[in-house]
Amino acid sequence: MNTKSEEDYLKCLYHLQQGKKNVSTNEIANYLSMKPSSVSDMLKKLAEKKLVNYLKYKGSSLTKKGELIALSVIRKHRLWETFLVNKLGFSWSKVHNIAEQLEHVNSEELIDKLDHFLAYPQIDPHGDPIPQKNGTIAELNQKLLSELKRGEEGIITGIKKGTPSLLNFLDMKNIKLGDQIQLISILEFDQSAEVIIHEK
Amino acid sequence: MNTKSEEDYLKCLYHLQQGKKNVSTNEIANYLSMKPSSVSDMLKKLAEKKLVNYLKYKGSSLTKKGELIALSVIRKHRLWETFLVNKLGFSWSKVHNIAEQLEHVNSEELIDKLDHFLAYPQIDPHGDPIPQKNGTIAELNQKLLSELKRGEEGIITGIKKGTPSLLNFLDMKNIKLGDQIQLISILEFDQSAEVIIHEK
DNA sequence: TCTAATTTTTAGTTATGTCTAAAAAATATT
DNA sequence: AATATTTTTTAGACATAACTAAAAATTAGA
Repeated sequence: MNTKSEEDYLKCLYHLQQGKKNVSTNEIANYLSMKPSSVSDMLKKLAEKKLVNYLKYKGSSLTKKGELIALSVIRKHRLWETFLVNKLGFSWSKVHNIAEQLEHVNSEELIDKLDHFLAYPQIDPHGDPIPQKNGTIAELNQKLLSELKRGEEGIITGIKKGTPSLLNFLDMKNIKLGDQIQLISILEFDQSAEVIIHEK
Repeated sequence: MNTKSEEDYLKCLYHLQQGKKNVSTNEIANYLSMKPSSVSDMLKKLAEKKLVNYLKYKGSSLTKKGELIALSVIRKHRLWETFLVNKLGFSWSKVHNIAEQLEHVNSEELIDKLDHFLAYPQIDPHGDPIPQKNGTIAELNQKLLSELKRGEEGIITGIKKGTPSLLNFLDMKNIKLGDQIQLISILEFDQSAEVIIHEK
């Protein structure tokens, strides 16, 4: 078994690795709010366990084995978030911290039964895909709002950077996943976007 | 906040303290499968935090503050067990270890919402009372099977010593909480009891 | 009551996972 | 290409929570 700390590193590496070959020690330290020296230590340890490829001064990446563990932690995180929102009635803006704790609870049978109870959901309340038990994960056909052309419209399927204040703002405006959105214009001076949602 | 380890000690103390004034260091060590020296250290620490009354060589007991924390951990444990059995379909014999992990997840709102979701249950799947948010806990009118007289009957409301093998045995025989039980006789040679359940 | 046995505590060690400060390597600048 | 800057690693320290071994206090027995 892996410690909570190890799981946090693997998950972090998974998120930072998207699209690149290697992740730098500083990036990890920054993401986890830790000092680079602590990260070096842990990378060495994870490399010994064959969970990351680590070349001194050259950055690191997940091994296949490490990636599978990262995916299983992300799976647990997103299933618990789905439970918190769909069953307990939490607003999506509040579930992250709780899911950060629940994702480290260790019981395969628990996750299997939770998955069944939730009717095998494919995406979590933030619109992110839930990895399957075998580690496969759906690549969604998502575009950024900033990639839309004037007048184009789409369906909100996820929030790129889900800061608490942004999620709260969206909650307050009653903007949810599945809502239709149309881009009116992007204002030059601050790059903010004017959009139509709920006809407004 | 308290660490998982501290919470385990407080919970242990609560369970061992029933009916007595003080719990000995050895008892705690035995219950938690730890060495007495480790227990001494932790008791000193908990005493500093005003969670236990600790007199060197004289044993220890929970303070009011410590008792409230113990009860909140027990509340979480029993609510999660209820969830695992009633919602996820676990058998009562398998939920203990998982609940041992879930009980340390820290979020008051989570427990409030879970309590609501479960429709404010009063007893858990093993028949033990669930402490309320304010720390009150129902004293049940329970008798031990060995306290019954020949021919007397009652309803099973709990299992005193829920070892995994016993719980499995009861599962196999399809014996559940709420079942009616009648004592036929207690065999002299091994103190085992003959009973009638489901007319058998 | 005095010694023997038991219980409990203290002292010192270990592993985990963080930190700071300094050294070493890699990268950027002139 | 040589030096300056940045990044990363190493070395050593600290807190937590366990351990072993030895000392001290308590309890039991003769």
